[in-house]
Amino acid sequence: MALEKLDTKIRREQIVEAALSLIAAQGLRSLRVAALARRVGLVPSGLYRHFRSKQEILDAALQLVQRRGLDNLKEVCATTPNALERLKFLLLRAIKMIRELQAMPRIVFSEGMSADHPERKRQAYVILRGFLGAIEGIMQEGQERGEVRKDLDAKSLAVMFWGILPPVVILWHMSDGKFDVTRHAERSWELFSDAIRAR
Amino acid sequence: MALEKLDTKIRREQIVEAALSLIAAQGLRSLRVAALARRVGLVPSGLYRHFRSKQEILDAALQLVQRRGLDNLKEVCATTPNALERLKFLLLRAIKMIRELQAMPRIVFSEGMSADHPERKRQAYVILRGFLGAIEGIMQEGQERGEVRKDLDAKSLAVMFWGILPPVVILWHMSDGKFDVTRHAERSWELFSDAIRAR
Amino acid sequence: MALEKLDTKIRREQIVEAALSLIAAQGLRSLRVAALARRVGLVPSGLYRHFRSKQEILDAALQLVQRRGLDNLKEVCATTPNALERLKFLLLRAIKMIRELQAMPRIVFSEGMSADHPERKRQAYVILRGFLGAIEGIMQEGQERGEVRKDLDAKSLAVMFWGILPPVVILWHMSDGKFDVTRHAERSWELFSDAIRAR
Amino acid sequence: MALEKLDTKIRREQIVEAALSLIAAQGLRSLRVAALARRVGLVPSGLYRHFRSKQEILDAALQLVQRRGLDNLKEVCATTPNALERLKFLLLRAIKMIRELQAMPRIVFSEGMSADHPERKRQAYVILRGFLGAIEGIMQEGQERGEVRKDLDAKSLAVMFWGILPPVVILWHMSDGKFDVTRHAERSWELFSDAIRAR
DNA sequence: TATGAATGAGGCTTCATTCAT
DNA sequence: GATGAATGAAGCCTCATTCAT
Repeated sequence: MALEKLDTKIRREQIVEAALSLIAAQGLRSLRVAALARRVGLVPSGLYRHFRSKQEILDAALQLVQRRGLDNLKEVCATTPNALERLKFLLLRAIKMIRELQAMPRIVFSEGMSADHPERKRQAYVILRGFLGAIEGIMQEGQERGEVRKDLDAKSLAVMFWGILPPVVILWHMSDGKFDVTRHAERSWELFSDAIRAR
Repeated sequence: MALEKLDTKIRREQIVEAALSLIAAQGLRSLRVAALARRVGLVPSGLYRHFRSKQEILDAALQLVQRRGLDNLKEVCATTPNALERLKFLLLRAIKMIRELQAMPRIVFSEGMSADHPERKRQAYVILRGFLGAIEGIMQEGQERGEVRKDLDAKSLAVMFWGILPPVVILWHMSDGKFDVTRHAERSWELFSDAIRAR
Repeated sequence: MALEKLDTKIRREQIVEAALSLIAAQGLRSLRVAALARRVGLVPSGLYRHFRSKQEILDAALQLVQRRGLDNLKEVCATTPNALERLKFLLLRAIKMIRELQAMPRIVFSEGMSADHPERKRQAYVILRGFLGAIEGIMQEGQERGEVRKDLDAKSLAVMFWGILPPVVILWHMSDGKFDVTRHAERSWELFSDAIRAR
Repeated sequence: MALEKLDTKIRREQIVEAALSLIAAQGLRSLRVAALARRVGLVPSGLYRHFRSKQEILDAALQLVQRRGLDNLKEVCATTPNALERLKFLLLRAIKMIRELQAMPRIVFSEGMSADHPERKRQAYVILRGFLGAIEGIMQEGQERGEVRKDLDAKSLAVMFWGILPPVVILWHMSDGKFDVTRHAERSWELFSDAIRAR
C-alpha cells in the first residue's frame, strides 16, 4: 500500500524498533515476521531486503537493548557521583522503560532466547553480565566513597539491585499493568538502600 | 518402540512431569507435543488417550505447580511458628525446587502464558496471588508476634520476599546452572531478613 | 462399564442397527467407529471381535437396508393386487421409514459410498436397481391389468415413482424435520398417480 | 513443480472451480485440501494465500452455486414469458449443468453440510428456498396467465418441479454417468407438464 | 468376550523464507 | 526498494486399527 521506499538504514531502525515494541507486547517467541512487517508498513518479504533473516533482526534488537542500557548508565553516572543516587536514578529510568519499552527485560528473560539459538542466549548473558559489572562498579565506588556498607560483597549487591526489576516486570505483565510498579519499586528501593547504606 | 503399556493414571503423571521438565528446560512456548511424547516413550497421538489436548496438559501442569507450592507452605508452617524462620525455610525449599523442577517459576513467568491463552495467564496470576497472600499472612503474624517490623506494609514485604526468586531463576537459567543460586539466595535472605527484622 | 458379554450374533445386529441409526442422523461419512461403539455400549476395539473392519459393518448395513426394502415390497404386494394401491402403500411405508430410519435413503445417496470404496457404490447401485426393477414389475402388471397408462414406459415410470422420495428426504433433512414430508409426498403422489392412471 | 504464479483473483476462481469439481466427483466430505491444491498445481499451504481456510473455500463454492443458479433463472425468464416454457428451459439448463458441474446439487444435498458446520447447512437451505421461491413465482404467474392449473398449490408445484432433479442426479452419479439423464428428465418433464397444464 | 493403551497414516493450518516481477 | 505468489517444514490433532491382558 504505502510503497514508500525508504533508505535501508532508516528501515533497519524502524524494523528493530518495531520488533522491540512487539516483543514488549507479546514476548519474543510470539514475534511473527508478518506482524513485524505490518507494523512498519511493509510486506513480510520486504523485510528481507534489510535483514537476512528473523534471527538477524533479533540480534540487532538485542544490540539496541544493550546500547540503550549502556547509554542509561553513562548518563546516570554523569549526573551524580553518589552511588546511592546513581542507583536510584538508574532504577527509576529502568522502571520508566518498563512502561515505555517493556521489551528490554522481556527480551532478556525470554525463553525463546535459549530454545531457538543457544548463541543468542549466551549473548544475552554477556549483555546482562555487562550491566551487572557496571552496577558492581558503582557499588565498589560507593564502598570506597563510604556511601555503601563495606561488609557486603559488591558483586552480590549488584545482583540484588538488578534483582529488584524482574519481579516488578513479572507482576506488571501478569496483572495486565494493574500492579503499581512504581510504588513497589520505590518501596523495594527504600528497604534495599537503607539496608546497604553505610552507617 | 517401547510399547510398554501403562495405566492412564501413571501416564498422566509421567506426562505432566515431563511437560514440567521440558518447560523448565526450554520454556512453555517451546513445548512440542512430539517432544513430550518422545520423552514418555510414546508416539504423539498416544498422548491424546490421556489428555484431550495440549492445553489440558498445560492446565494439569499449572495445577501441579500450585499443589506443590501449597504443600510447601503447609509443611513449612507446621515446622515453626516463627515468621522469619518460616520464610527462610520456604525460600530454601523453593531454591531446591528450582534445581529439581525449574519449571515452576518458568511456567508462571512464561510469555506463552499470555500470548496463547489469556485464560491461563489469569489462572497463573490467581495462583501467584494465592502464594503472595499466604506469605503476607506469615508476615502479618510475624508483625503481631513482634518478629517483623511493624512500620512496613505486609503486602509489600510479601512481594519483596517472593521477589527474591525471579532474579535467581533467571540467572540460574541464563548461566546454564553455573550461577550459584543457593549462595545468592542466602545472601539476599540475610540482607532482607535483617532489614525487616523488628529491632 | 457394561461388560455385558453378548453373543456375537446379537452384537452384530445391534451394531448394524446402531450404524444405520447413526448414518441416519449424521450421514455415512460422519460415521465414526468410536461413536458406533459407544452406541452399543462397547469400546471401539470391542467392535473388532464382531466385524473385521468398519467396511464390513457398512456392508452389513447395506444388506440390511436391502432386506428391509424387499420385505416391504413383499408385504405390500401381498396386501392388494392393484398397482396404484400397491405403489401408494409403498410410498407411505417409505415415508414412514424416512422418519424412523432415515438411514435407508442416506446410505444409498451417500457420497461416502463412492469415494471410499467403488465396490460398495456398485453394490448400492445393484440394490437400487433391484428396487427399481421390482417397481417396474408392479407398473407392468398395472399396465396389463388396465390400471396404468400403456403409452408410458414402465421403466421410466418406476424411476419417476422412486424419484418422489429423494427430494422429500433432502428437504426433510435440510429443514431439520420442519418440512412436512407426508403432505408433500401425498400431493406428489396424487399428481403422479393421476397422470399415470389409465383413463 | 509448476511454480506458475497467478493472480489471486484467478487463483480464487480456479480453486473454487476445482473444489466444485472435486465435490462433484467425490462429495463434500471427501474434499481434501491436499487434493484441491494438487488440482490447481499448488502445494497445500499455497491455498492459504488465497483463502483463509477450507471453510472459506466451501463458502465461496456455495456462493458460486447460488450465483450460477440465479443467473440461470434470470436468463431463462428473459427468454420467454410462458411459464411452462420457462420451466422447461430451466430444467434443460440444470441438466446440462449436472453434466458440466455436478457439484451444484451435491454441495446442496451433501451430508457434510450438516455434520461439519450447521451454519453452512442453514445457508444451503436458504439458497435452496430462494430457488424454490423463484420457481413458485413462475408457477403463480403461469396460473395467472392461464397456463397452469389453478387448483394446485404453487408452492407444492415448485417443490415437485425442483424434485425432478435429485433422482436424476443420484442415478447419474450411481451409474457412473451411464444413466441417460437427459432422456429421463425429458420424460419426467412431459408427464409433469402435462399434469399441471391448464386444460 | 471386552478392555484400553498404543500406533501410524493422514488431515488442516502456520510460518519463515525465496523468487520473479 | 517493494510486492505477492509459492514453498516446505513443522505443529496439533483425529481416527481406524492392533494387541496384550
